[in-house]
Formats: sequence, C-alpha cells, structure tokens
Amino acid sequence: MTAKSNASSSSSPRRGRKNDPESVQADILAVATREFSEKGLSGARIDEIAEKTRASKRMIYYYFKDKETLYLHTLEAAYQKVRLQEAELQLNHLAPIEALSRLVRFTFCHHAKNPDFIRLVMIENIHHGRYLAQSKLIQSLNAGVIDALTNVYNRGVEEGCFREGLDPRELHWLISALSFFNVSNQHTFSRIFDWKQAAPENQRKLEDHVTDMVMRYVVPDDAAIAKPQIAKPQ
Amino acid sequence: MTAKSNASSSSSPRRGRKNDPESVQADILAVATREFSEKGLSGARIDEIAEKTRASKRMIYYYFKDKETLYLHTLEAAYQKVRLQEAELQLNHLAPIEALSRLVRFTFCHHAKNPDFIRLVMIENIHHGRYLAQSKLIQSLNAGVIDALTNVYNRGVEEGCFREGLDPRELHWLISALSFFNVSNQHTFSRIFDWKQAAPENQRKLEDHVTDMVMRYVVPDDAAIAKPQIAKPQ
DNA sequence: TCAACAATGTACGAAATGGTACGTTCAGTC
DNA sequence: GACTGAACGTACCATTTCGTACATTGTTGA
Repeated sequence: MTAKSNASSSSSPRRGRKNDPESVQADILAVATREFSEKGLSGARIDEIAEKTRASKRMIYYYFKDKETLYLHTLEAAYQKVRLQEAELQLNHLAPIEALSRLVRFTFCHHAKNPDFIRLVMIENIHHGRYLAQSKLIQSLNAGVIDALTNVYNRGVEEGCFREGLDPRELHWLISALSFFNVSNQHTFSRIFDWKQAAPENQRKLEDHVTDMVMRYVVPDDAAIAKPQIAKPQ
Repeated sequence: MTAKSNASSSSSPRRGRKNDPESVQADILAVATREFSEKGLSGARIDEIAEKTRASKRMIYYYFKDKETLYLHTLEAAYQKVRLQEAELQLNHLAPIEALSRLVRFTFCHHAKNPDFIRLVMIENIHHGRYLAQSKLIQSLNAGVIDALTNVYNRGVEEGCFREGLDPRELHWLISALSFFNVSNQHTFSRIFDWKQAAPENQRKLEDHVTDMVMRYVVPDDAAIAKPQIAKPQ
C-alpha cells in the first residue's frame, strides 16, 4: 500500500514466480508503519503485525531481524516518503512572499494528511530520538529543506519584502512547530477545549492563521500588512 | 517528591504510626509519573515501578486497581500541578502588551521546565486522548486558562494595542503549539538539524522568537512594532 | 483489651510476547 | 533432472508481565 515495489508480482520480469520477496517486504513495512504509528514501539505487537500481513511472523524476523530494526526501517521509510513529496515543491519561480506562504501551507497540509508520519516522529521523540540517531539515511535526507527555505528567505531580504536578521533554521522551526502541533495534539486539545479541531472549517482557519502568523513574522517592521498579498494556492 | 501530602509521616496528627497510606500513594504516583512519562503506558512496567517505590507491587494494585487506572491518576495529577502553577500568574494589574508577553514567556518556560508533563500529554495523544476523555477532573480544570487570556485580549482590543477579530482560543492554540513543540520535538529536531536546541542560549533565542511572533501577530496592522515594548520579566 | 478493618509482604498463576529450531518449497543453474 | 540457496510455514521455547490469593501486621474504636 505504502511502497509497493514496482518489481512486484504482476509487472515483474520474472513471471510466474510465486515467491515475491520485494512485495512481501513492502507489505510488512506498510503494516508495521500502521501498527507502530498507532501503538508505539512497545505497544505494537509482532504477532499482530504478522497476522495483518500476508506473510508470517517468521518472515518479519527473516527480513528485519528485530522488532527494533523493523521499527527503524519503518521510520526511515516514513522520512523518505516525506522528503520525496517535499522535493516536488517548486519555489524558485515564485516571488518570495508567494513562495514562503506556499511553503507554509504545503507543510501544514502535508502534516495534516500524514498523521502516521507525525505519530512516528512523536514516538521517536518519546524514545529521545535514539533510533533516528542510528540512521545515517535520515540524517542525510534533511539538508534540502533548510536549503530551499534559505533560498527563499535570502531572495526576500534582497527584494526588501522580508526583514533581515532571521535564521532560516529557526524559521523552519516555527513553521514545523505550528504544523506539527496541529496533528500531534489534536486529541487532547479538542477534548480539553471542546473544540472540533479536525473539522474542515477549523482546519482551514488554522491553516490561515498559521500562514498569517509566519508572514507577519518575516515582514519588515514598517511594511503595510496587506492580507490579499498572501497567496492561497492549491 | 511531586506531591508529598501534607498529612505525611512527620507532620501527621497521628504520630508514631508506621502505616502511612497517603505518603505511600504519593510515592507511587511520583514514581509512576517518571516511568510513564519516560516509557509510555505500554512501555512502563508495573514491576519496575514497584521496585523503585518503597512500597510493593501489591500496594500499587491496592490503591490504583489497574495499570491503566494508575496511568490516569498520573495524568490527572500532572494536569493539576500545571494548573496550580498557572493560577499563580497575575496578569490583571499589567498592561495588555506586558500581560500577554508575560503569559507567552511563562508558558514557554513552564513547558521547558516540565518535560514530564509534556511527555505525558504526547503519550496521551498517541492514545487518541482516550484516558483524558474519561477524566471529569481534567475537563473541569481548563476553563481558567482561556478566561485569563480572553480577559487580557479584550482589554488590549479596547485600548487599541491589539487588533480585533482574533479568537482567544486560537491564540492560546498558537502559544501552546510553539511552547509545546519546543519540548516535544527537541530530540528529533536537534538530531536532524544538528542544532543543540536545549542549550541555554538557544532556548533564550527561541523564547524571544516565540514571544516576538505572538506579539507581532496580535498587534494592529498599522502599529509601529517597537521591540523594547515587549517585556521580559522573571 | 479485643474485634474489625486498613495496610502490607510473599509467592504464585496465566497469558502474552519476542524470538528461534526445524523442516519444506520454490527458482534458477549445470 | 539433480543441486543449491533463497523464501517460506509450523510449532515451539523462555521470559516477561499483569494481576491475584493468601497470610500477616498495624491501628482504631468500643
């Protein structure tokens, strides 16, 4: 479902084979992603993952060695998927203001649409990022995000539509915080304040507020804040 | 440590008694808080909690019935402690701008100083807020936060230093998001972007940025943004 | 002082759970 | 067609882990 390899049963050059290791691995990974993101590393059960897979428990250990190793692969796959989607975003041809607001909206919507990923990151934080630290893959994936933002920000400063002195990494932190929290704390916030945060109209409001907040933050102190300037693409 | 009842061994009216149920319960709760916040509901082990308590496992079930019930009590105690601290904050005698910036800084610092609480809330969100929903206590605790903010905001609008049309609940959402994320995602963010987020100087920067961001968000569109206006108390 | 109940210790049970031993089938190669 | 190594199934083991039965001690009120 998540990452069905193109070398799977039907389209494989090796026709008529019954053994289909790539597809089995992908299937295990997809099920594991759901289970781990739903119940956490300690809460997920290998037996349950095995049942929901068309493979057997034996296969999980055959391909992934450990429960912890399986979890790590899950985490890596999730990050890869995210970065792949992010890479599709083309910001260079847009004016800085449009580019930034588009980036914010993209991040917000992307997180909202991928709660599994968010939950895995939450879980990883519960584990103090211990597994992420082991992964060279994930470390290498993330330079691009900051680069893109740095590019947009610098262009904005040059053109005078962004104020100077901000750190792109900290800007990314702010955007991430707002977009992440929207998913990560939806349940407690909704319940405590009796507010249907997940309702489409409230999600739309929050998306606007978050975008607005970031834009107001980067705009120069003396600039007139013109709301219609802030693009709402997609 | 967390909630040592005032009816404990030394100050109790019942002198010389060896049985000390209140203190035993408080001790269990304190240890449980550490364990659950560190490892989650499924990751924490009753046996381990028992070992770290001066009571025995038998006592845990005697006073708290279940693992899940113990977890719920832990969560309730954590929320109670937080709301107690929040109540100490006196904002009414301050000008709106000072009051709001003080509230933001307080929230930011408070979360930073209470990672156990943040982690419990993260864990509760992993469980879809299922346990929080069972607790009438927690539901009743939280009206005050919004009330205080509403008060400050309305005063600010009247005095013309805040713009109209903002929802205090959404404002609270924004403040919470930034303060929460600072703790909840510290590990993954630090590791991925190779940035010592927990370092005091970076924490100070983030506190400033978060406060600045909120203030810029509420200030009227035509207002000159004067940084020194933003108070930095404590 | 003694019954009655609260508080506590010890040992154990039953189910769940991560992981493996062992055997079988499949697919390509000579 | 026999051989080989990868892919897979079944049954099982050892340990962990939540929870409890049972016995014992402390405390209070009549």
